[in-house]
Amino acid sequence: MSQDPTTPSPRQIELLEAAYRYVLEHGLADLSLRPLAAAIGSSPRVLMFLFGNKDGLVRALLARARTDELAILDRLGQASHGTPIGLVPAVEQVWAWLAAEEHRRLLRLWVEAYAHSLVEPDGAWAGFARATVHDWLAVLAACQPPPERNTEAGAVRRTLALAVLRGALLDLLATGDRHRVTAAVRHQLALLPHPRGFGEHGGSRYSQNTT
Amino acid sequence: MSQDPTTPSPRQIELLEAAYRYVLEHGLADLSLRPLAAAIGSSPRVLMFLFGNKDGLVRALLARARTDELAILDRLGQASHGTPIGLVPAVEQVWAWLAAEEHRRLLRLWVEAYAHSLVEPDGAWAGFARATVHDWLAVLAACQPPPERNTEAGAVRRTLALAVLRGALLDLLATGDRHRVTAAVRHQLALLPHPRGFGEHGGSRYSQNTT
DNA sequence: CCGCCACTGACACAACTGTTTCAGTAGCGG
DNA sequence: CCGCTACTGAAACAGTTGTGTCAGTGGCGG
Repeated sequence: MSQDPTTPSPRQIELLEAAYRYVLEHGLADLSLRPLAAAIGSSPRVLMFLFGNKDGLVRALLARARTDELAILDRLGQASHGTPIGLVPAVEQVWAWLAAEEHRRLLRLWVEAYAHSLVEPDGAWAGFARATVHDWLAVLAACQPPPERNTEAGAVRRTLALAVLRGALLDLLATGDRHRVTAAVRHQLALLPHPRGFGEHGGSRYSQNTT
Repeated sequence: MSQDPTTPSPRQIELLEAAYRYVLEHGLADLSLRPLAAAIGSSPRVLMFLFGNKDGLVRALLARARTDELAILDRLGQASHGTPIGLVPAVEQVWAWLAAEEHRRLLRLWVEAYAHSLVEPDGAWAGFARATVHDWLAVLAACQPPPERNTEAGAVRRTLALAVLRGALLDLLATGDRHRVTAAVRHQLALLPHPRGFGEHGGSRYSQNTT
């Protein structure tokens, strides 16, 4: 019966990994058990057995995608275990991750899940959008130095930083124009530290060079 | 046979309007003909007759949604028939429109279509995301004064403006926290005009008052 | 009244959906 | 060898999907 709370069986994580690869290519929205099972060399019967039902599968897949997302969040978190690295370097690093070619499909999947969760606030997608906003805001907050972190202005600034990152991501996923979008993010990085000298680190070296 | 290029029949636009209202509530992703037809007092047979097939219906619905979207774009365009209003006032006006409660469902639909078009670049959704990015960038460009409009820096600045608007929209749709997100957009508005005195209009009155 | 036209209802079709039932098979501790 | 657990294949279930077929409406110009 494949209990959720217990340790997943080796076969379960093996099939989940295969299904995850499949979903990265084909999307989650019109996922169907039979084509999926055929593609990963399994059967609908087995998927039902291991994940309970389709909802369980989708939930597991979303959790799996979240694992990849948490990788960079953890990296930022580790970096800020000493003194926080500041909002601007955090945005810079996150954008480098978002703009990387090899994360394109994952992020496309992320956008799909986000949109779906906005339309259908129940079921496996419940609260995905809200949760992910909260997660990222928390991480950005952890990157801010304490005096700024706790002010309302600090909350506004990390909200803005998140908005820039996600808006730029939307643009990049649609147009693929990495040059223009990255330049826009860099432009923002040059803008951000200025107003009232909140203790960001350096903030001068965000020139126009490509890549 | 319901020809596309010809003038749509009155019955067609009447049913399209009803279907549009239905879709604003239920989303486009898992739209099904029978429930839709039942809800708007019609039948799948009639929808097939008027729109050819489901793809035609979806295409018509996306075009209908685009009409609503073009409303604000036209308003900005009209305003810039004389001298362009500048990027900052444009962003301000667009955000007021995006943040309005009565546009929430339309924008949710927009995000859904955007995401779907990223995953499935064929069929009725083809190029929706790319087209919408291009449209908005063009409108923002029309709001910039000519000297800035044609520079590469100008292109970067409107890309950034669009990113902020869309990122903020994503946040707003997920959390509904209009106060925080609007403050973030306002913060950006205060930031934007500064670097190099490109001919924006006024740029001082973007305080913290709520609404 | 006739014939055309836009439009519609009822129904069937094949394909596909998630899910279930029944019957296994392989491995392994006792 | 027995029984247990983990896993699997084949088939069927009832429901929904988009679409096609056939036979109509009602109105309106000639």
